Amino acid sequence: MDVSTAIDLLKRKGYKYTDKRKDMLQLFSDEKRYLSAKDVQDSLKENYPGLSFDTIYRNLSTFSDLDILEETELEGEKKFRFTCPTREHHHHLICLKCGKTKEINACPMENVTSDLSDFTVTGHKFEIYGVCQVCELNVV
Amino acid sequence: MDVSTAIDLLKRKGYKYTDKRKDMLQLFSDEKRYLSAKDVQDSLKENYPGLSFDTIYRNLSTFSDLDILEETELEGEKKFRFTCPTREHHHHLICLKCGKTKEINACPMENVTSDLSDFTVTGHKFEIYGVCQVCELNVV
DNA sequence: CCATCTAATAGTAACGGTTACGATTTAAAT
DNA sequence: ATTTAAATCGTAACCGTTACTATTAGATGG
Repeated sequence: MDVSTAIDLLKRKGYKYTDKRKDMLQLFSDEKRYLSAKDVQDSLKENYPGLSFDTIYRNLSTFSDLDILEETELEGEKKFRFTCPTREHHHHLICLKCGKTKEINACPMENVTSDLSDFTVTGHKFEIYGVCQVCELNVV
Repeated sequence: MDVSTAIDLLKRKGYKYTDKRKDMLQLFSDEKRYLSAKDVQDSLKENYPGLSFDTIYRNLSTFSDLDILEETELEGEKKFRFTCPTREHHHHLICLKCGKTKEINACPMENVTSDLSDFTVTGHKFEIYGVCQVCELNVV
């Protein structure tokens, strides 16, 4: 997934091209880490001082629906990142300070031997949390 | 962990005995599943019509700090359950409708072969989500 | 048993992240 | 250029959670 692919996909699905959408996508493409709605607002406020949360959340939600972004929830806040190049199912090691991620090879579902048959399984979540080296040094 | 052990622990830590605390603990002991603050309010509102969220959240947080309750966050909402009898580290299969859980044997961290050394790992989360048989039948 | 001290609580306001709404603007099709 | 529907802004509403003040109520020690 890259910015122009994402824009093509949007167009194909009937969404319009706007500079704000392009710049949001470019931001995620550049950062390659989990960002919050607030992060997006902060990053784009120079070019779009009045950018509203309605716009941000609506676009984030659209992008996520189209699998342009991956979504998770950390510490009560929604976070989004550009969909990883690895097309296959994968999990993440996540820096809780900056949202930087590292892909984890294994999926734990493969090793589950417990009987799950009395539930209809709809999904799972496996995330490892930590602090990356850069954030470790930048003690606040 | 049971109600009287929990109450002893509270006393030992300098917390006072109140009927509200006992009844909250009894609720979790009876239900053995993930409950939200709202669930607690609903369950106790007959006996304590004016039970305030301040009280509920403060007690939930205290119980969680003392490992009387296990805590997680599902769909943007904090959920608590009585600490499982299994003292060891474990994970859960969780019904997203009623909070019922089933313990999962394996911890995925044991099978991670990726190099994690460029992060200081502080924690991880592995949860399997689904719908239990009872909720599957009680279609709303 | 009472006085005292401190924790616990109710009622309610504040808070932070998210969603929703009406009016307006704008992309893009004709 | 005109038209139409999507996108956006500004803002209010919403929801779960936290915080504040005044009041109530366990616990302790005389």
